[in-house]
Amino acid sequence: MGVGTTGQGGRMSKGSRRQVTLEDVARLAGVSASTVSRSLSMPHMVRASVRESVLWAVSRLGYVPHGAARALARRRNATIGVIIPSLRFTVFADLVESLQAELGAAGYSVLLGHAGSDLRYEADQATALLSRGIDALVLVGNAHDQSLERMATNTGIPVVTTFDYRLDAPYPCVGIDNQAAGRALVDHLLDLGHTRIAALMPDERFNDRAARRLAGVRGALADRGLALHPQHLVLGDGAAEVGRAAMAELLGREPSPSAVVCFSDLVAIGAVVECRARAVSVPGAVSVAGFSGIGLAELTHPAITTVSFSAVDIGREAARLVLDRLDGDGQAPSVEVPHRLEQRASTAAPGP
Amino acid sequence: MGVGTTGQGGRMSKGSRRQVTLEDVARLAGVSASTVSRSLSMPHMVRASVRESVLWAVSRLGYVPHGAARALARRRNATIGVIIPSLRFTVFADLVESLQAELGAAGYSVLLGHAGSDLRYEADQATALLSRGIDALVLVGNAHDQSLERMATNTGIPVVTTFDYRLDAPYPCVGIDNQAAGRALVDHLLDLGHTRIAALMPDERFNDRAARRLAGVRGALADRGLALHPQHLVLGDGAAEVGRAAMAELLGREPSPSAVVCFSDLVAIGAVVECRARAVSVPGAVSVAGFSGIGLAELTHPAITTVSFSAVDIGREAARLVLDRLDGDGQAPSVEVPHRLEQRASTAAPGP
DNA sequence: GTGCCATCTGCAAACGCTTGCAGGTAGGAT
DNA sequence: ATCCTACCTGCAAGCGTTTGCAGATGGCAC
Repeated sequence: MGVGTTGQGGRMSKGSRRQVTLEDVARLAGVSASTVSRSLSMPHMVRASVRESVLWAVSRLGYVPHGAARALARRRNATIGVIIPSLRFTVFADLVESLQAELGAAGYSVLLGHAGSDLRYEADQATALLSRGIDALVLVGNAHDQSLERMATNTGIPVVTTFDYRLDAPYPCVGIDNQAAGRALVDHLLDLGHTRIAALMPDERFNDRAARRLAGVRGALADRGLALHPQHLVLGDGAAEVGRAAMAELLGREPSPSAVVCFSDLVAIGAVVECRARAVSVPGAVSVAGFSGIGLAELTHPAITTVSFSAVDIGREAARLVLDRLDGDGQAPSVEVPHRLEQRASTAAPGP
Repeated sequence: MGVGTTGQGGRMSKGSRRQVTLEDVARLAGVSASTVSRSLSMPHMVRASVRESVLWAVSRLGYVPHGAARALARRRNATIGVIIPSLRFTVFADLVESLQAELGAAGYSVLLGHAGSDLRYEADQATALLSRGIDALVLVGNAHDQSLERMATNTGIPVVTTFDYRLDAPYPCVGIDNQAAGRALVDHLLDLGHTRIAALMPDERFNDRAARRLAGVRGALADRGLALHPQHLVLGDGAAEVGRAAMAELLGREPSPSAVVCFSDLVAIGAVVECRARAVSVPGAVSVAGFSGIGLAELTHPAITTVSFSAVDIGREAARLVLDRLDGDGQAPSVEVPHRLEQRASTAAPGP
């Protein structure tokens, strides 16, 4: 490129004008590059008058520090990697937004990766982020690909996991007790008198939160001498359309359930919609419960019983943990975020 | 630091084991650093046998390239900045996810910033991303703070805007024609026979998409000799709860509207919920229309009439534009993403 | 006027990777 | 056997900042 005759030695193509460097600012301000650097990141180390003229030069030139160079010299990227299954799920969007706010306030940026529900793909994303340069990694759940774990220990960067709190977690984590939450939901239904309880959930092999919830569901049933009928377990990921389809499937099965727990509110909403479409009364003919407590679950008709918790809180606490590992003493413990059963209109005692 | 007596010269604190470098790999593979570098990024330039032993050394050492160093040397970050109002809005989450997928496939990562609805804050985020090192910037809408625009031209990085297509856009853009969309929605209501039409929308001063839609609304009304009654304009940002509140407000006003257009589907959902709570029939007593075509709008009862478009398409096209500016010939033109009026059950001819 | 101290400032060496250039090697043609 | 030509590989010079160290500067006490 650049065969032109334009002198000056300057590039012309594609807006790649040479970037303004510390050196340029230094020259204009009549000081050395080190002084400029210090004026910007350790202001107290330079005399006020000098600092002032440096600042003037900076703004005159529109100088913007070069992040990569800074990261290289400082051996710190000021960037946190966050890998989530998908932004389409409100809870993860909330997590990211919350993380971003907290970390941003502490001077860190968020580099985002999407993993779908495939641990293998998650590991790939992690590699990408790692080689892009991150100081810490935030993940969802406690089940991860071996290669990811190895990478994490190799590079020695802190990892924090979210949404699943458990004592034996491999990394510091912040989340809810999914097992207890699953149990609470089913206990509620059992207390209402249900015995034929079904579950609409993601494949537990790819989703350790779902696995824990399912364990809670089974546990609660077992405690009353009941069990989850094989016909009562329908797999499906967290979209409303999926909830509809899964509910349709379920309604055609024998024995027919009197209550359905969904591991996501959107799925529950879809399930309710399907019921209405088939003139199956909720909660008259079948009770439906959701999970996560997204705002919408409260507005539907009927309002949906759910286990609610705050993804925003999870994000905030996760950010705290990350910052503790990075700038603190690294001792901050995992935190359990509370969940609460929200009894609403979509669940009731089973009909006769 | 490190006053300890542990030999080896190795650091011990906080997992900051010295990072494995190209040099280390080179030594183990018995070649020079350049060869390792080339083996990894220009494989065809190195003999297969050599490459193989390099790769072996790489995996043995668990070498991960240092992004900052690479970015510094290459003068390219392989990172794209994306600033959106908030992830809480489905459309923006879809945008980000789509962008991330497309850009990721091309080897770029996404650095995320949230701007709320404040242009000033957006500019701050842009500064942060810029100094973190990005090769291009994706924004929402075509109205931005002057300082942001100055920064963009100064640094010369490509900017692509989304969600608002217009011929006079300052940067290449991809989005819908918001004015036409607003007009289409109101024309639909006018065709049904409505004359008292209200709008629930964000403050147009902070949201140029809303401003354009409003222009469309006013235009459509004017064409039929009508106008938006001042009492019929209620401000409120895009959450369902806000829609409820705004609808409550609106129902108390005189003259009472016979139809309400909401500039977001969630707001429309909230509005419908509020109507039900007050036993105001939709569409019997009042028609309600939404905007964006999120999946949920189809599942509510009644299903909500809306102008739908694909945020995923916008993301994909925006990614194309970015890549064109970065790796292509930079000639790819702005693209208008189509919108479509989805007539559903929430709108009907006004009652007597 | 001299000497000492406290503050500031500049020098230069990293940080880890890329890449133009030149040298080396091996294989084929003569 | 010799020379030429590809094809590989290594050297070393950056890329823009940070930061330990030492030198410079100025103020103050004597």
